[in-house]
Amino acid sequence: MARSKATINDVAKAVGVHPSTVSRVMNPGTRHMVTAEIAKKVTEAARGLGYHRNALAHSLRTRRSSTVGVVIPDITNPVFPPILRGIEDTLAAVGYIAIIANTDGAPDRDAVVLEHMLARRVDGLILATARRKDAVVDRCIAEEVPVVLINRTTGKDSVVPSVVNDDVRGIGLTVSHLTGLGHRRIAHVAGPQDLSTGLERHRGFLAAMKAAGLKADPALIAVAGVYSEREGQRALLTLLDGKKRFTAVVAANDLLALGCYEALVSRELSCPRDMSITGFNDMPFVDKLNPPLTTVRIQHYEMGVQAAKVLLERITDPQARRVDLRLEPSLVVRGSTGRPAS
Amino acid sequence: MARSKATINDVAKAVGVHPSTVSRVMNPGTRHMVTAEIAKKVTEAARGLGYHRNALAHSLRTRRSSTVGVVIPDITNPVFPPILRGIEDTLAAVGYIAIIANTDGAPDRDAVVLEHMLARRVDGLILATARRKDAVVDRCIAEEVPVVLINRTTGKDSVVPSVVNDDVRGIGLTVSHLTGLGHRRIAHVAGPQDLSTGLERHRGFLAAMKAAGLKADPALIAVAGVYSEREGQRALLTLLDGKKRFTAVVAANDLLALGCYEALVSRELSCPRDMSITGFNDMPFVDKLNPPLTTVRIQHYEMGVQAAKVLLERITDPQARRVDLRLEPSLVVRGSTGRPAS
DNA sequence: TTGAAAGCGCTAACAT
DNA sequence: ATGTTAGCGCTTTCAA
Repeated sequence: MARSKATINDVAKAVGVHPSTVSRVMNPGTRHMVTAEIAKKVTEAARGLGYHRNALAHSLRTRRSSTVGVVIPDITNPVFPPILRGIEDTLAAVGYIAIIANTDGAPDRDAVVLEHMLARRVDGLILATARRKDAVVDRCIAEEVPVVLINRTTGKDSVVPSVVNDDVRGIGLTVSHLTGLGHRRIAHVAGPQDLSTGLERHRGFLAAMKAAGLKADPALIAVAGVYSEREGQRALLTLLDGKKRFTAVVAANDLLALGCYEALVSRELSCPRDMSITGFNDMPFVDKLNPPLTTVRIQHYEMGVQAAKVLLERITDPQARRVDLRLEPSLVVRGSTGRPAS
Repeated sequence: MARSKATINDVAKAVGVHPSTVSRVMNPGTRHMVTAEIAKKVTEAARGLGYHRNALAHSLRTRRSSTVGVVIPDITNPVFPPILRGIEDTLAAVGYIAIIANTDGAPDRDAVVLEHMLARRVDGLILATARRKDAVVDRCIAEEVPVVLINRTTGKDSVVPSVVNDDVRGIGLTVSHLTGLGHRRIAHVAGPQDLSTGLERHRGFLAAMKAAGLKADPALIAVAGVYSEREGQRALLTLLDGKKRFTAVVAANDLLALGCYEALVSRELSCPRDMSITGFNDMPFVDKLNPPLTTVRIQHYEMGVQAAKVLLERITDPQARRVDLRLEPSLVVRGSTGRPAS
């Protein structure tokens, strides 16, 4: 029964028409050029033979692969699945698919992956791996491949469209929340400063403190080298070992906040009694932590949706005006924040 | 500067040789057919022109797309990212890529997705969506597309290779652990019985109870319709409302176990003092729960690796003997299990 | 060892 | 409205 691979020619022969007629029928945009009667016969023959268009040949001929490349650091990082889902749902709706590559943040993997995607003639790329100075982005510009940056951006003067969370605002929400509870001495466990998220959240922290009429003491800021529980723990321990006292800590993401929990445990401090903690991202299950984590919720899925839309637009019209979407975050107040001990 | 799309012809012209010679150089398998000297000249010209092979044309000609389709229910379910990572790492090592589709377990989405993947001429498929009777699987067999089932299987008499966790053994570990702690009356919150995981874990529970010399009381088994926190909660509440008392509950997965936590809270019961609970999967962060969840760890990443390997083997040699890999689970004992209250 | 020619399956002028 | 023709970029016989 393995008639497996019926082609347009087989269908044409079966109906007794020319292959191009079949092509016209199979193609929504040209179907109107053909008699309804013949179209029906073709469609039926196609079904009968189990015909399915060879997307490879189609793409080769039309120079559109209906494929976009998505480059992320690591799919096991829980922020990415919802983003990817948003991307894939949006692409699938218009017959596009995504091919995904994990780079683990290694710039050399980056380059390899990019070449591979270019070889596959992706129509565009969504990059979640952008560093503030990024060779891959430059390469894409040179190759004139439509690109959208997601989650992170490169330098602010970029010509590349981006869809990111409003990190400055997000951190602002945590700081207002804490000052509202009465906190005055607030520490910050910052993320990597070579990533836009780490930098923006740091900036946002400084700005928010200033806006609240507080001074952000440099001695109360510790920078994590990577976003990890370990680094969060290390950072908070460093702060706790310092001379300055504080009653709350704003972590640059949930993983760092988790590390802060650990640090408190090892010092026999209780959260939120002795110390309030906030995270960023609202990862799955942080509502189940002990205590449940107060954190900033990001529109991950929506971020993916918007990025895909912007990219599709750019693919359709390369001249399209660049957009920089900044999605609105929201604060989710849970048990890890409370009034400071007087 | 947009020389964007150099072809094999451009390179040939630049060097003054025939396109087929360039092809031979670019292809590892045929490089030996050409003089080292010319090969070098070609390679240099190729680099100079920024040439990269058009994978589409290559695939069309060779009838190998070096692409495999991966069909999963939902990438935001935390068991899948590590599986996908295992698949992608393994495929990437041999120049293959994965295209992923989410079906949300909807059989009609299934069919659409499959056609789309066949149209893209995937060399093979990895299916994580198999129901016990599965039309997609049948279709693949008919189309003679290599397939591997992962995580779940269809009926046991399948002709399709599979890579799954040993669920019977996994549940056995939890039951032994509980009986070892002194539990005698153990309940089971079972998963959906139309999925192999739900069924196997249920069977495993019955077998393990029997092996321990205990009888599995039907009144102490509640079946969840889907794997969700809600259903877990509902199921345990049903059991708690029954007449039979019990001191421990074996949930068919972590999500269900989470629901059990909720159920206990609403009845003001304490875990593990009043009730021990076990999960299945060892999802991220269940070690941070209150109490940390005792659960069965599955080799997710390895599952992906093995599935990809089996599939690649089948692609290379369609006659390859069918294998059914059954990966070894392990028990992770944490705080949600303890001795029963006397 | 290299070149010539044909064709993978499809679509897009152009002709009828 | 349909057929003819050519070719997307590559590989692979076959010949030289």
